[in-house]
Amino acid sequence: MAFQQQETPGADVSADIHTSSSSTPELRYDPAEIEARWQARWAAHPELYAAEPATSRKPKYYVLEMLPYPSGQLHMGHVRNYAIGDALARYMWMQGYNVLHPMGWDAFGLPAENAALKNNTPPREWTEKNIAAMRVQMDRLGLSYDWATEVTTCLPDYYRWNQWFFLRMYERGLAYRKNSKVNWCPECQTVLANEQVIDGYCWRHEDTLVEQRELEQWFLRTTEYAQELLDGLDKLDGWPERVRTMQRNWIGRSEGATVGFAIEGRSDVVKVFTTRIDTIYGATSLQLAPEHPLICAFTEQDPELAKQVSALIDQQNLAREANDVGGIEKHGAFTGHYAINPFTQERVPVWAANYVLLDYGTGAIMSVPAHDERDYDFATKYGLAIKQVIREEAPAEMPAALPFVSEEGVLIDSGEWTGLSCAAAQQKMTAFAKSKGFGEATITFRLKDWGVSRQRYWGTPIPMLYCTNDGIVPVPDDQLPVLLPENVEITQEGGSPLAKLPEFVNTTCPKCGGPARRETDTMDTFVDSSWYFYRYTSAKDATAPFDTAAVAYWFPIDQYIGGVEHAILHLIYSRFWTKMMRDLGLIRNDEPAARLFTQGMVIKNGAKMSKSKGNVVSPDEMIARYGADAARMYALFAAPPDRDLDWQEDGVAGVSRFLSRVYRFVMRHAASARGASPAAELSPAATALLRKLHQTIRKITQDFGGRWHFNTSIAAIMELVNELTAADAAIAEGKIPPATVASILESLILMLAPFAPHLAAELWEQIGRKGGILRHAWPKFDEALAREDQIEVPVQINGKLRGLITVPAEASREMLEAAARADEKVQAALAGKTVVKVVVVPGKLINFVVR
RNA sequence: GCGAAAGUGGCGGAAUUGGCAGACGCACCAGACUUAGGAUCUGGCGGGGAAACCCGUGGGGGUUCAAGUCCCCCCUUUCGCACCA
Repeated sequence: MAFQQQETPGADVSADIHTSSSSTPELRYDPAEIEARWQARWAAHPELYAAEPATSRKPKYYVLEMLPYPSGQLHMGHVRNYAIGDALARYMWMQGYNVLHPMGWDAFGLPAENAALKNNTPPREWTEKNIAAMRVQMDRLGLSYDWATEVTTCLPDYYRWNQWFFLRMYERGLAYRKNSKVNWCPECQTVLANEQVIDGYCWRHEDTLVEQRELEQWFLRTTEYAQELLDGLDKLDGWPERVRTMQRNWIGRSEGATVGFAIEGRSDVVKVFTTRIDTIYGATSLQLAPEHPLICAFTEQDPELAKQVSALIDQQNLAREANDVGGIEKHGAFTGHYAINPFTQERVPVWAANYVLLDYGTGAIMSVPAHDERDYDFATKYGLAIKQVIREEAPAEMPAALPFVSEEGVLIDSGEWTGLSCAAAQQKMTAFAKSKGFGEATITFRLKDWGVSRQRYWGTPIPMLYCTNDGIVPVPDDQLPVLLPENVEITQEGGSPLAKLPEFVNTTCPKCGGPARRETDTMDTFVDSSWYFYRYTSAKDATAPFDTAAVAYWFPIDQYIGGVEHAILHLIYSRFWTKMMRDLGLIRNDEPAARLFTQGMVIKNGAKMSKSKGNVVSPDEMIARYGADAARMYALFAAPPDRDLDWQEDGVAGVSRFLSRVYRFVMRHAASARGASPAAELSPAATALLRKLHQTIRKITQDFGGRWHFNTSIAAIMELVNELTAADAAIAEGKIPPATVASILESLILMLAPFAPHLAAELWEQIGRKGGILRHAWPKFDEALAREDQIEVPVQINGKLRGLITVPAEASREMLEAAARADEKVQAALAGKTVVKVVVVPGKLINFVVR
């Protein structure tokens, strides 16, 4: 098979480069020339970066970087992301793995429509142009993607499977339709995703407040998997703790009980959710969300109340728009109605309150001012009763001021439950409520179902029909894909243009053959990115979303790399999608990615690079000035990959200088290395160089396997090169055997390969290596060669450095102490003092404790 | 308010287990060289001091022969979440 060959075919290196004799002036490192030449060679041999099929016996390694939105321009965040992934992929190839390293395009989304409006270009044309431009940029970076598996989410080949999955979910009740509130930008005339609402304002119109609108929407039942999504986090130990915590908070599991309060004089029962049923004897009012159905019923009969409640709703909306729901000033309105506490039979007033959320729990709470800070604030403000029902076991410790929120107490004034601990009371009172039929144990999640309808054009059509006879009817599988019509006029009026296309909207019902209308909403683009990485394993499959055998081989993803900004949305949706597909019987893995790495942001002048701040650095410009190798290597060198990176152009220049030094050094000695024969005996200078070499190999190998601190890996290579160039004259004079030089050059170039692939490929040939470097084995380090025989050991007196002694690495405690005492400086410092204690740590230090 | 991460020279950052603080790079300074190049090479570069030495990892305490690293308290920054009942 083509991709298994070791030779790099099509070698056509221009001859003028390495035929220059040593008398000619020193060659200059010309990254533009080298990189263009190698990129052309790689482009001619795409099989170099192709994975072997899933039948391969080799251990597999799936390295994945998050796919970009084709905006038309790579930014430095991309460069950093891809530099990390590319280094890893190349390293794993060199370690002998079968590597899958794919790339694709998250190609649906609003920017294409905006661009269409602005430039009068069809979204597809704009998107395709951008993909082409970014592809060129990626190639100029020398990234090792297997383009045969490219996935573009806006192609019918791909999005038809979005529709297919949607139908499968519909069949299982995982996709459903309901009325719901959505973000609406009056300027765009469209629904916005939550992430497109920035501090209450539209992301496109910075001074347009987003409104809430009620619309019929399609939802995916992510809550079905809430518990599993939560439990799964415990097993994802290859994910950053930070991301796991964020997801746990987002899922927001809360254990408690629902309790029904009957409304006096009516047949209604208000259900409240509480985590503290043990405090129910202290409940002195009910607080309902202003949009609670019961409040709506009350306001219909009470215009004065309606006015007050509508003010509460306004306050909530304002707070939501200002993105400060937490900071809202508490207000409420007494409804004039009372409810009966099912435990005490007491009458409690029913209020509407602006701090109660309709969409969490039951949208209603029992207010226990003595034991909840919020309820306390509210009760004091409106003069509601405060009744304490829990006492701490050590009453002396009890704070004088309410609220007293502890859960470490005993119930008081709570009827038959008095004297129980809070924990015991919670259990027993819940059981009691259940036995009496007015309550039950409830687990509430903050996670909500995923609203996937978008009133936009550039997305996957939702494959549903509305028939006057049959109601909601799914599009049959054999009619997929429901193609997104093209040549559509996109206007400022907003809403989906699909609704204005009779030829799209009007169709026939597959059930009754009568007239039916198509759903004109499209799917959220997060649907596209929820499973794209499965498609990479069999991107051209026309009969299924992916080949299950290929997925079984490649999954889970061994290493997923991307920005932490996707910690919640994309990474929860993907996990949900994986579990859903598993339950369809398509895959066996429970989680998409075994390991996740979240890289830091790219910063310039103290702020995240962004157009609005005007501190964007263009990758093209960096490549033009310093070369792709320098730009990539700088992205890895300037900071550990998980931390924010401060982009400093002088730093790129520094890396470029380093690569230039490597180039010139290797070129100076390439000729002699080419004809080298093994050396009989090594000089001390040669041994020292070999030692440094093996220490460097060890360090970088460990960095790849461990902390991924490529900044120190690259620093180690720089140290090695510093030692090598210092030995330049010795090498030229033949004091270092050519065979040693050859093996040092070889390892040096191999170590550079993951970070500076163009230069490494070039130098690899320059030292006479014929086979491609990409699949050449990573150098092995020899512990014996890496070991120092003489080491410098610090000598301290009372913990302060007073001298350095050079001793054999294996020196015993006695030898160390003797050597230390023999040292002039130490002797001087010890003179006239009494040594109370000597601490000797072999290989580390000696410390004399003196008086 | 809650949670997480971080705070080290002029700057980016080193210092897996407590053991020479400042690797590597940038900037800067001095010198060499000249095929004046976005050069290159050599040396210097935490602060104070002539030196011996002293002081230095956000601040204050502590443990230890020894603390950037461990413990306690506090400050600052960044990022999440935020009336979640």
